[in-house]
Amino acid sequence: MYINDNVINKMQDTLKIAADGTRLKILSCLLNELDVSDSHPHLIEKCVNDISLQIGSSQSLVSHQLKVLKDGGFVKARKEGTKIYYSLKDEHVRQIMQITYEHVLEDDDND
Amino acid sequence: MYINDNVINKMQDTLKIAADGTRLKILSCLLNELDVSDSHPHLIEKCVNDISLQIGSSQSLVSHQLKVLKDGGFVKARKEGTKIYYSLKDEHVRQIMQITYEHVLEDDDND
DNA sequence: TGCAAATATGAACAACTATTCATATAATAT
DNA sequence: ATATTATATGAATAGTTGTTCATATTTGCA
Repeated sequence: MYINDNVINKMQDTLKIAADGTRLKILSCLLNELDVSDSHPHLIEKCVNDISLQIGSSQSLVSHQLKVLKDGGFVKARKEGTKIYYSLKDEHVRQIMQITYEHVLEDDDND
Repeated sequence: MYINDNVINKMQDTLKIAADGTRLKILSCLLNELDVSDSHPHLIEKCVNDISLQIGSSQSLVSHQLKVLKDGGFVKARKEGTKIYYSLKDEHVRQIMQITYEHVLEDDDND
């Protein structure tokens, strides 16, 4: 892992995208209902309105944040009629959330 | 991975701490010089001034950010005379950086 | 063409935060 | 005691960003 300033900046940008409650809810919403014991988990696709309802945030906010997630390479979109289905883009997103999740659980023990 | 609002907030806090260039430099500075092929990597300890010099940021800034990292459970401190040696606290920090690193490298291929 | 549903967008504001500067504290040695 | 080294702290500021509100765009359908 050789880290120069350019890499630091990109890592910062990537982590900034993940470091937001609304975006984390969107991501967890898109990775829920996955069978973690399945070694080839199938893709969860949800449209903007579904996500909005499930996480309890406004349509506008969800749309704004989905754009951030999409520009950052966290999710991808598929158009079908008037709806646009979003899903997680790659495995790294899952991994970042998984490890962060484990980290906060471990901290609970020390509180 | 059951994620409620309380967990989301803690994940947000954790990721926010990582999502900063100066703090990433400090962390990478503390995990450099590790032999990645070593299954039991030894601890790297560095004092504030060393870190300040190595990453090219002021002593004050490094001290401020080390406090953030310490409060967030990313690093720990050991006092020895007038110097205070900082080191990475747990393996999750390494993992978050490793996966984020891989994520930004993968994105380079798509640019 | 007109209407409804789904999503995106732009402006505006409030809240947060990274950095700098000056200063304070703590430990050590002379 | 005084000086020096190492680190921490507090205030102030400038830049960033999450959210809301209003509105625009796009698609499908009667």
